[in-house]
Amino acid sequence: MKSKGGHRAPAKMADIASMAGVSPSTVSRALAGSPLVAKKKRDEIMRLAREAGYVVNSTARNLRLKRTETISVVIPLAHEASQPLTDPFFVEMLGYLADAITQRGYGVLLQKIVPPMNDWLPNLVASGRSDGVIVIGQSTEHQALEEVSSYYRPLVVWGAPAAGQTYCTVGTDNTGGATRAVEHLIGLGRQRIVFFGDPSLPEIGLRYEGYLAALENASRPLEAKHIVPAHLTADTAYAAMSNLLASKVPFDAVFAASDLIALSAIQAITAAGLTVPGDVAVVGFDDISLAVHSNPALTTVRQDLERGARTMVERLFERLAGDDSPSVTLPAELIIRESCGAKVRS
Amino acid sequence: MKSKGGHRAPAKMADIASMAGVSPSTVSRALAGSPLVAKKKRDEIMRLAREAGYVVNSTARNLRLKRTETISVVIPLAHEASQPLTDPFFVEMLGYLADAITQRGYGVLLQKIVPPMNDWLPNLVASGRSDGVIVIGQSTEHQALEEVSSYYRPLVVWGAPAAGQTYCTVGTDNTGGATRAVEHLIGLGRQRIVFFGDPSLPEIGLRYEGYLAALENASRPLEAKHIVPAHLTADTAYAAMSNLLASKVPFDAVFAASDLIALSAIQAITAAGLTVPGDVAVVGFDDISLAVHSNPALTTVRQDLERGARTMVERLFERLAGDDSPSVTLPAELIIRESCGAKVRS
DNA sequence: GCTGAAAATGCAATCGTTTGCATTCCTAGG
DNA sequence: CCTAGGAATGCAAACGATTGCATTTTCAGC
Repeated sequence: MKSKGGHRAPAKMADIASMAGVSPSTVSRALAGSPLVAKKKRDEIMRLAREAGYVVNSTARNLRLKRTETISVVIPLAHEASQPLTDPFFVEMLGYLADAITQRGYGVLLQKIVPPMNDWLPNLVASGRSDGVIVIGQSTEHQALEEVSSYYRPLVVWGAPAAGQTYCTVGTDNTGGATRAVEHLIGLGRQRIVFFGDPSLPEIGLRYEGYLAALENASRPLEAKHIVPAHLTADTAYAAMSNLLASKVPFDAVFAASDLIALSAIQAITAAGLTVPGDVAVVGFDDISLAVHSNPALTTVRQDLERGARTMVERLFERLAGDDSPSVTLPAELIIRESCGAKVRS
Repeated sequence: MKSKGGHRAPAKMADIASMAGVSPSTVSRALAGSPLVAKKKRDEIMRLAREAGYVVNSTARNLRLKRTETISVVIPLAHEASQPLTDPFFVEMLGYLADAITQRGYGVLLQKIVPPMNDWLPNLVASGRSDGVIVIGQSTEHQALEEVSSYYRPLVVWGAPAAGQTYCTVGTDNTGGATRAVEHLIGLGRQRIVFFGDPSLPEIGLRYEGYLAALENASRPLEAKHIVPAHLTADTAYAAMSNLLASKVPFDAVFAASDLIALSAIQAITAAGLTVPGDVAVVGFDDISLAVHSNPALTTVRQDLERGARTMVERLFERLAGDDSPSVTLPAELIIRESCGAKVRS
């Protein structure tokens, strides 16, 4: 059915101006609450505008003012095989970011970046669609971030600070959190602890370092460490864990680089006829909301996403105001639940 | 630390024009691939633009073309007491919507609406920040939707179609899904089935009708039905279920209006010393990704959010193109897991 | 009633594109 | 060599707001 052509054109400022018998300049000033226009006339104009349902056209306003009152939130999905935005970590972070940004009266422009990721960041910046950019996770894009940050300040990235990096990151104490998690497993008497994740990603790399540190502190033989380069999707993690199990490499604990792959690991382990935490203890990272509901409930390293999101937005607005705020690392907290079990009897 | 004033101003079209020794008009046409400008010059201009990292300023472009290539996705949170966007249903839907919209080359402008919700929709529409609006859930906003839809066509709402409604909805067969869920409980021998939710919201109202229909089909005495007006947050649902348990009203099954409150109900029931599904069977609605991981895994009525999101976006673009597409109802599917148990021995 | 300064208003330029129309540049045909 | 015609290009006017500056209005003080 074709539309009957409803689409009434929205009023423009000039319309209100002629209704009020003044110039557009005066309407503009009145709506901005400028004391330049007499209070009486100002109120009159505001009333007229409200009654006419007039709202300033923000495209025109943005063009004139050279700002958009919009922040781009970017989710780079280099490693996700599938398109959909399903990773609960992203999605929870997005929610908190939306809150923090909305609170400041800004809009949130959501950007999902999938391979091939060519020039997405410079293009996004140059397009002028937003006043600032928040990137959730470095993914494989460290180089791109580095280049753009050399000339574009209002850019804040969730992730890990790397040596000599110029862009601003906000992130959790990955190394410390990982160390505590692995030390906990060691304290429980676990002997052979697998690191499950791909350390080539910046954040995961730090978690891996924390893992190594814990093993060394405990004078554990280094041969007891294992890396499984598994990208962060549920499917690939399941497959990788199944392979590991099939390979008969002995292990009695898994430190997974994210909750998502920890849960997949648990499924794979259970499917192989082993029990968690009986045969294999599992610890994750993130504390996504699903973690507490899983079966068994997941022991994990908690990242405070709400605080992280708030911090990123604070940093971004500081940078919009001209400050060159530095990177931040937030504390991580070990949350002990069921999936790592109690102390193993020796 | 104050910025050292990096902020290089992005190139504008006139810059490229003078570099190429032509007028801005020609650059504009060249970048648009217009055959009006000779292929050779066109390629030259494109090369120049690429090398200079030039990207068309979309604010200016949007103003001139009177469109934004952006879709607003609105999440009305009338019932959420807390600010954060935590409800997994919204968040999953948002992910799928973002995919479908991005695929068409449009941007996603995220809007969270919290009380007091005055004139948010007409204002959003009049602000011209987006070419169309998708609202996730009617919440309490039926009236506002109805009013705006009389003059603004590109509006699609997730939810339930109401009698005489003029705006376009996409939603699940709430009544049918609910009927099947309750019939399943009845078939399992459950005697007193509580409806857990607030039927005054449009979608929940339809689920309640389905619940009634199932009871009547089974010639169940109507006294066996119970409504608990619980809004859709985890906390209030927990409290409401605890109250119900404390009141000693006898029941052996709960049909919850959403998975979120179903999970809260399970927690409350368990906390009261009863078992699920032993003492009380629980069925939810939505099939959020958490449902399969909960303990016990939740039996629920599945809404196909991916398909729903795709359909909403299709409808919206039809409307942008001038078609006046009607509302759609998608099928619901009963997913049987553990929380409703096996047949009760009589 | 006049003067002058303060208060209120309007003019017009500007933000960076796109595009209808006018103009210029070719080139082929005579 | 001239001209008609098409191809290529540029001019200038939008799009809808904001704001520096000039101008008008107002009104106190004499």
